[in-house]
Amino acid sequence: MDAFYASVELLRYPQLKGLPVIIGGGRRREDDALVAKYGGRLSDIPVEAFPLLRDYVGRGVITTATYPARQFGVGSAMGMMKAARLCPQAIMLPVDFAEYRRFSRQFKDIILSIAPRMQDRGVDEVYIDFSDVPGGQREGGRTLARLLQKSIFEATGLTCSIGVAPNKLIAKMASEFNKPNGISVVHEGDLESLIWPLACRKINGVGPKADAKLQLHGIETIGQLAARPRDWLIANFGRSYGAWLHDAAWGRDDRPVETESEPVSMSRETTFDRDLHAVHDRAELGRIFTELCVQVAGDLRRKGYAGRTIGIKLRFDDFKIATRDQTIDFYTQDAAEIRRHAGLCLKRVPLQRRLRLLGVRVGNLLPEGEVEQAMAEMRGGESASLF
DNA sequence: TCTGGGGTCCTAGGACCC
DNA sequence: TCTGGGGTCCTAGGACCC
Repeated sequence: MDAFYASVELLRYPQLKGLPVIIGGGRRREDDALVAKYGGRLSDIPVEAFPLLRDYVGRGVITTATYPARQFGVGSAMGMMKAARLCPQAIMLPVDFAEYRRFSRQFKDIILSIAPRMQDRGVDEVYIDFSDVPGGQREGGRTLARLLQKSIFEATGLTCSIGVAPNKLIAKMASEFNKPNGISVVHEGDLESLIWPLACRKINGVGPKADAKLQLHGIETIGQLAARPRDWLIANFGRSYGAWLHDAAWGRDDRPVETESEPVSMSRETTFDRDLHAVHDRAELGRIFTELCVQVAGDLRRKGYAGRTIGIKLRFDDFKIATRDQTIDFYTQDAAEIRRHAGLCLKRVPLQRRLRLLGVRVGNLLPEGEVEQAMAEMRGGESASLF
């Protein structure tokens, strides 16, 4: 989906179309009061009533920027303070995940009704298997891509960009070629002309660390990566990652489109308004800690899961991260139980530095309905192995 | 450039078991 | 007495993604 969060916001506030808008940070505006003041509809709120990025003080990053804002160099994951320097006049809206999830559900349902083999990749992205969709091969997939775009736009008013290719790796890169509202079809034979000129960083799975290391070896483009012998990549990047890099550069990827998956963990974390000290801010920290446990427990219960690995995550004022976890011998979704074990985890971390972030995680998840059987197997494990 | 929140997967060492 | 080989699970950290 193109600039998904921002595009959803523009549906509510069409008066902001064409303006630089960023999503992130800040509290929710008092829409009700503004609506009452300006005549009853969100779309009646005048542009001048929206807060500007230049007036923002606080922590946080941009989650999404509209295309007009991107022209100023503002992009996702950028710190708010830097963004404010680049584009102080940008209008700033707070994130509203509930609303984005609603639209996410909507566009995915439309895709599923047309092409049922779909893999979720977060709120705003999916992989779709065209193979068995009637007409899915017409014009190399372009016809179906157009139908998907049209259906999604008619139902939601949102645009998306689609890459069609023989596998997920190439399709993902292709989807970036023609944004926004674009389609690009990449065939096997286009590897050299369309993929090899791209920077290695464009490969989904090559992040900042791997890219920096590749550059140290003089490897900038995917073509240069493809030119390195497989053995050389394995020697320098490890057996697994090296081989994967080689395959990726040659456009090889045989991962199927996974239509279902079970969650592995659920977590809640929060960055404080100011750095907190374990002793000095004990009460506040304790309150937040308990609240996070209550939230995770709520998530587990709502989604019908229980877990047996409970862990915490700390980010210190120097941005170093520490994690601790503990696996218990039963499955839980209970806030007090989670709080107790998370508390024991916390005791194992040295707490000299101030804390910036605290998180609580429950892993080793199982659907509620399978817990009983799993427990029975755990108890009966030894005697069963005798046979 | 003072840098969110929710995830997944991988690695590597150690405990433990057969 | 100084010594095996295979396997699983747990823990901590880190890379990466949306």
